[in-house]
Amino acid sequence: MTLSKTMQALSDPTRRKILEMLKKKDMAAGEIGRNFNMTLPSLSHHLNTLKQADLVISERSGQEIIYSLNLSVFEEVAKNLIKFFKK
Amino acid sequence: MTLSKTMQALSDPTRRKILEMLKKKDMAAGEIGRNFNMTLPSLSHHLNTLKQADLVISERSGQEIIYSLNLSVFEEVAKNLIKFFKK
DNA sequence: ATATAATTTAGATAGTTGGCTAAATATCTA
DNA sequence: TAGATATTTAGCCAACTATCTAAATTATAT
Repeated sequence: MTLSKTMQALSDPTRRKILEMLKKKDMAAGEIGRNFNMTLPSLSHHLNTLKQADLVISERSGQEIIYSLNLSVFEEVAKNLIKFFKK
Repeated sequence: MTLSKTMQALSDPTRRKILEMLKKKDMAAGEIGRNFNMTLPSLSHHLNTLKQADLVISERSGQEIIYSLNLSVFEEVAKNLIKFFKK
């Protein structure tokens, strides 16, 4: 987990919105996609970026692939950011 | 102040290092530049990005232009981030 | 085995970013 | 006013990003 990758991932509004959704509940890629005006391949690319940044994890369940927050990393990032912003 | 702009600004290691330096003390552009292996125009571009994101402010003092943290925004960003990361 | 559904991968393209050099601007000093 | 110093602006280029369409992959159902 590098802060650069995390920040880069967080710099896109679509990706932040995805994370906000996953805070509420785990979701399949298609279900996430329905909330955006964007093709599924584009959405999939964003999901991959979030995965590369370790912010989310994914698991296949039948035909679907369920995405969820990677809570431990999410918390670690929060701590780093708070430290960074502490004057 | 938009979170996107802020995150985007923070996604670059050079810019984060500049902010870390400015946490310690206000500095002129050239002085900041001496800490990086990069031309001054490139550095100036990063400073401008930070300024556009409202993370720093600049003020001329004679021949120099002194950069400093925009503390109020810095604090506001911290709050937003904490809120974002609160599950 | 075939068709359907969910998702990802591949390949193309337009736009953005981060670096450079050269030129311009602003200030100070002689 | 001329020269030196500090910084920014302009213009260029290579690398990266976000999007798309089309094709491939994986799993379920008939």
